[in-house]
Parts: sequence; structure tokens; C-alpha cells
Amino acid sequence: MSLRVALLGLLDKQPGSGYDLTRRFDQGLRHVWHARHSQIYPELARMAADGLVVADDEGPRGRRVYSITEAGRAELRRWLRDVEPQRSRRDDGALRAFLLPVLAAPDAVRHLRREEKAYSEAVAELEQIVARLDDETGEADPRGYGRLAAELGIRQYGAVRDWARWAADQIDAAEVTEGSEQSRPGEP
Amino acid sequence: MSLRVALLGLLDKQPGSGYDLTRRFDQGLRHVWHARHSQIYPELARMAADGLVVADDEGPRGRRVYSITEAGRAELRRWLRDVEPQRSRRDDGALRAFLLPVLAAPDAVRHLRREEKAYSEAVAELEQIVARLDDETGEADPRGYGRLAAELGIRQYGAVRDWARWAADQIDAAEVTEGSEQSRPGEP
DNA sequence: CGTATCATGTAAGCCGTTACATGATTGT
DNA sequence: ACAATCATGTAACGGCTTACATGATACG
Repeated sequence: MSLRVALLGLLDKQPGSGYDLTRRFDQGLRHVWHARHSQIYPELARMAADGLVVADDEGPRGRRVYSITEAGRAELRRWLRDVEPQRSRRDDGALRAFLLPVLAAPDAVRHLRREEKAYSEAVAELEQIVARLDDETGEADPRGYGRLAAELGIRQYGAVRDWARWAADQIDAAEVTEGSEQSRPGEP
Repeated sequence: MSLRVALLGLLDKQPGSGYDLTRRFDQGLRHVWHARHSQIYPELARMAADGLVVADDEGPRGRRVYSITEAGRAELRRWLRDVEPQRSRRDDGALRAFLLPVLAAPDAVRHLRREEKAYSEAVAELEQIVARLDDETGEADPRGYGRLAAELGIRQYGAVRDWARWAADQIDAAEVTEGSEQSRPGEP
């Protein structure tokens, strides 16, 4: 039901068509939730059937703009307040971290350096988003829509970036002090 | 294909039955990847058909112990080296962060304090795992199986915990200085 | 003798991806 | 005229959850 709630959140800010919402997922919500138009269109139809949103009459080119209803807003608040957050993980990056020891040290380090770079860039991107947000809302309003989520992203991505650097350095250091002795699957 | 790779990683450490692997997911891999027996049994059968694992003859009570093959180990390394990590997010916690402004300040703060507590506990749990790992391997070997992943978890969860505290404090502070003026959806 | 745990499976259904498919409008 | 972008859908398939289903062994 998270897609549904994400759509309600976006529509609560501003009405929009399936097309609009698809783009908003690609932009502001990219670091939070991901969805394609092929999932969004049918879900909006179901939400309309359930009375959580209403559709305008068709606009320019078959364009149909949805707005959130009172029932939709109630459902959104209910989910946030009463539904237990799902904390069970399924994290590609963490799985790779877990499995990394099966790689020879140089391959492992290469992977980690690439991760460090990717997450550095993600942090930079989110910092730009925050800067833009602070600019629009005039002086850092921490309760602005998306502001809290962006801050969370910066901290999470930053943590991964720092971890990747730390891990790569650890492995490099071990390599040097142990000389050409052993490195794991390479068989010394 | 991540479930497949996770299973290969576990079997690379030690052979085991579907039942064993289900428990190992619940224990060591809980913070990394999650899977039920209903998913694991058929996947092991498919992996055996593909030659990535082999099954012993049936043991005590229909128990069938799987071991990784050379092809399995090759597939594991190939995935780690050559498959592009999937970084697109779908994160319940981040979605809640994004939507949080729709809640009245007291509800938002209550949610954040609960998150802070939950993630504090997760960090403590992982720190215990690391302590146990360091104990077994005798003096911190950062390349041990699961050691890197545990360290990553500690940092990620720690980041979320710190964020939750920060966010709750921000909202509390804004509440106090603005008096009973406004809080968002409560209509002043 | 009954309960807990070990042990394995299958089926229905939801959520999400990839790919297929179509057509209107705007700008060059 | 043609391309880009706007705009909406559907179908097949894969991954995962929930629920159903069965039976063996150990322990008290």
C-alpha cells in the first residue's frame, strides 16, 4: 500500500495527472520511492474507485488531473499514525557488503571505491535539493515537505560513503602489512 | 537474482538444508536480506537444476543438505564483480519522512521518537554481533564474513537514529518558539 | 500421549518490471 | 513533414507474502 500512500502525499501537495506524478517520482521522490507509469495509472484508477482521489474531466490530450479527497487525506494520516513501519531490510548494497569476502582484495577494493564515489554524488545531489528547498521556503524550514526526507538521505548516503572509504582503507592496509602472503580466494 | 546470490553466499560458508538457511536468514542476514522458507525451498531446487548447488541424499527426516559447487562459486563472484549494484530506493522509513509534514507536530514527534528508539536498539544488536565476531576471529579482522556488513549496518542505522533525534528536536523547538500559533494541518 | 520443533512443500494473490501499443500536440 | 514530448494504457512475467498442508522426531 506504500505506492498508494506516496501518491496521496504528492496529490496532497498539488493535484496532477498520472503523467505529472510519474515525473514527480523521477524527480523529488527518486531517493525515497520508485514507480513507473505502468504501475501509477492503474493504481490511480483504483484509488478513484475507492474514493481517495477524484479525476477532472479530460483535458487537452486525454489528460486527466486527479485531486485528493478528504477520505484520501484521512487515509494518508491514518497510514502515518497507525500502520507499523516496515523495517525488514532487503538491501542490495548490504548484501554485497556481506558477500564481499569472497572476492580477492583488489576486486573488493575496486568495488568499494566505486560505491564511495556513487554515494558521494548522491549526497551532493541531495544537498543541492536542500539548498533549493531552503531558497524557496526562505531560510531553512525543517518542516517543509521533502526537507526532512532529504536530510535523512544525506545522512544515510553519507554513512554508506564513509563506510565504503573505511572498508577500502582497511583492506588496503591489511594487504600491505601482510605482504603477498594471502588475500582469500586467490590461494597464496 | 539476489536471493539466489544470498543463498550461494551462505552455502559458501557452510553447507545446509533449506531449513538451516531459513534460520540463517532470520539470524545473521536479518539486517541485510529477508526471505521465507516458501521462497527458499523452490529456489534451492532451481539452483540444483542449474548446477549451482548439489543436494545430499535425504538425511534423518527428509532433510536434504545442499552444498555449493564450483559453478556456484563462479556465479557468486561474477555477480559481485560484474553486476551493476541496484541503488534505486524503495524505503518505507524515507517515505514516512517525506510525508511527515501532513501530521500535526505532536504526532510527528511521537513517530520520530519511536523511530529513534527502534534504530538505537538495532545498532546495539549489531554491535553485539560485531563483538561476537571479533571474539571468534580473535582480534578484529575487518575482512571476516559479515563483519563489513555489520559495520555498514551500524553506521546506516546510527545515521537514521541521529536523524530521528535531530528531526524531533527541530519540530519541538519550532513548536515552543511559535507558541500555539500554528502547527500545520490542525488549523490554528 | 501430546506438544514443540524439525523439515518440506504448494497455491493464490499482490506488487513491480519490462515490453508492447496507441494517439495527440508542439515546435522546427 | 518530422521529431520530441505529452499522455494513457495493457500483458506477461518474476519476486515475495500469506496461507494452506503434511509428516517425522524428540522430549516431557
